Amino acid sequence: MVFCAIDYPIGMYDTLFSYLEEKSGIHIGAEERDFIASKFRHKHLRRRQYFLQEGDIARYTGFIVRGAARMYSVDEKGNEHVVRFGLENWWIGDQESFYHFTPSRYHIEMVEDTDLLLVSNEGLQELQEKSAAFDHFVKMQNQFTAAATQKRIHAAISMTAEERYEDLVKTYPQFIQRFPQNMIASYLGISPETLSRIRNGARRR
Amino acid sequence: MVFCAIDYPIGMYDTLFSYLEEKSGIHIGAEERDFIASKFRHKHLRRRQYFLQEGDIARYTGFIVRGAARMYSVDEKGNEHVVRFGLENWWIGDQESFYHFTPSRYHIEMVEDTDLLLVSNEGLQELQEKSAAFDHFVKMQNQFTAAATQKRIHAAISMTAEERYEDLVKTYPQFIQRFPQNMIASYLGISPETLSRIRNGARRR
DNA sequence: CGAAAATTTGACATGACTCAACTGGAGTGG
DNA sequence: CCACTCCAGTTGAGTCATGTCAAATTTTCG
Repeated sequence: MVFCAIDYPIGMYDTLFSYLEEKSGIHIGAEERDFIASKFRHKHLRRRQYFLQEGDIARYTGFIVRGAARMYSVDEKGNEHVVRFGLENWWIGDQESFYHFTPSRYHIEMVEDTDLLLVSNEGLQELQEKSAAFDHFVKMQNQFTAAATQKRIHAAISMTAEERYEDLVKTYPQFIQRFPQNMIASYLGISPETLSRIRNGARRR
Repeated sequence: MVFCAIDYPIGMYDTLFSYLEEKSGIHIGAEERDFIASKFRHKHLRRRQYFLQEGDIARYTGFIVRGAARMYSVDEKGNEHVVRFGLENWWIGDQESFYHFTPSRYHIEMVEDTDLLLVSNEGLQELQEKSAAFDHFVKMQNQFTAAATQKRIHAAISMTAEERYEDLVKTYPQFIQRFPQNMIASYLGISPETLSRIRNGARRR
């Protein structure tokens, strides 16, 4: 018999808490845990299901407990361009739409069956105001993201397709394992054919 | 007679304050102003002078009161790649080095004579802890930056050189006016020759 | 198993780069 | 004030990387 008012598997939130503690470097007590958990809600999405579609307003930002997702845009010619990937312990969502309540330019689709913890804009604000650990965590997160995107810009403007691929293999080997090759190509900004040739050329050497 | 312990032209800080008020949407009182000002120090740099060089640790982040700067990296072949530009009311600095105390991979050079307001890592932390306006402002700033860099990544991987140039002209016309063409080319990730051809081709149409 | 999607391969087209030569200003020193 | 240099920008020619289109092959998944 269990005194648990919340109808979700405990493991889901444990993933979030250990992640928060690790990233913020601050221990989170039982009470704070309850508070944090109360601001999130659980959502399960299957492969191919969408968390967000172009034109939607991103009401929630999601923490990925298990699974994989991609965020992409579609240009006038109908080509898809992967802007970000998301895996376990990553956040996924269109920040711009989420913070400014504007229609999103992006789609977010699950690439595997995925468990998400969702938090609304108001929820996130409350969390930052009332939980020092959470506030600190969000700041760290933003710094990390800023550094990573800066690096990606640098890669995009200064490296050849092959160099970019090698760099991705080194930096995010998980991506290569979890996402199909055409999505990797799109993420790198090259055609699937070119990526195929790069991989085969590289193998031979 | 004036009770002013600080030996700087008032105008410098006024630029910062009106910027902070506008961005944070919060009014800043006299006392808070003094506190904020006390955490910054003024620095003037001439055209061609450096704010940061590769290998340095970025002890300060700078707010540009007047002037223009570029942040760039140098690859193994000795080619320069402009990662960011900075103009009035922009912040300039290597965030990664600034927050993690790691040697920077970038150079920051003034493109015009420039007035900067510098703040250290500790100074910034104090400001965020003690000034609600400042804290809110930094958060807004990070969101804005994240959205902008995301957009730039998208541009780099999905658009042709010409489209990227047209996009830049629309989004940041100031850049075209204030930075020489070879730096613009570097920012766009194309050769100066290609940019020259794009411009002349476009003019003809 | 069978349909649909992903990947590979080939042939060809093209955008962008490199190298080199030329042009035109901006700055400098005689 | 002119001659000279230096650097940014332009232009041309040739090359290379990458894209496009089409077909063949393999993998995935219902």
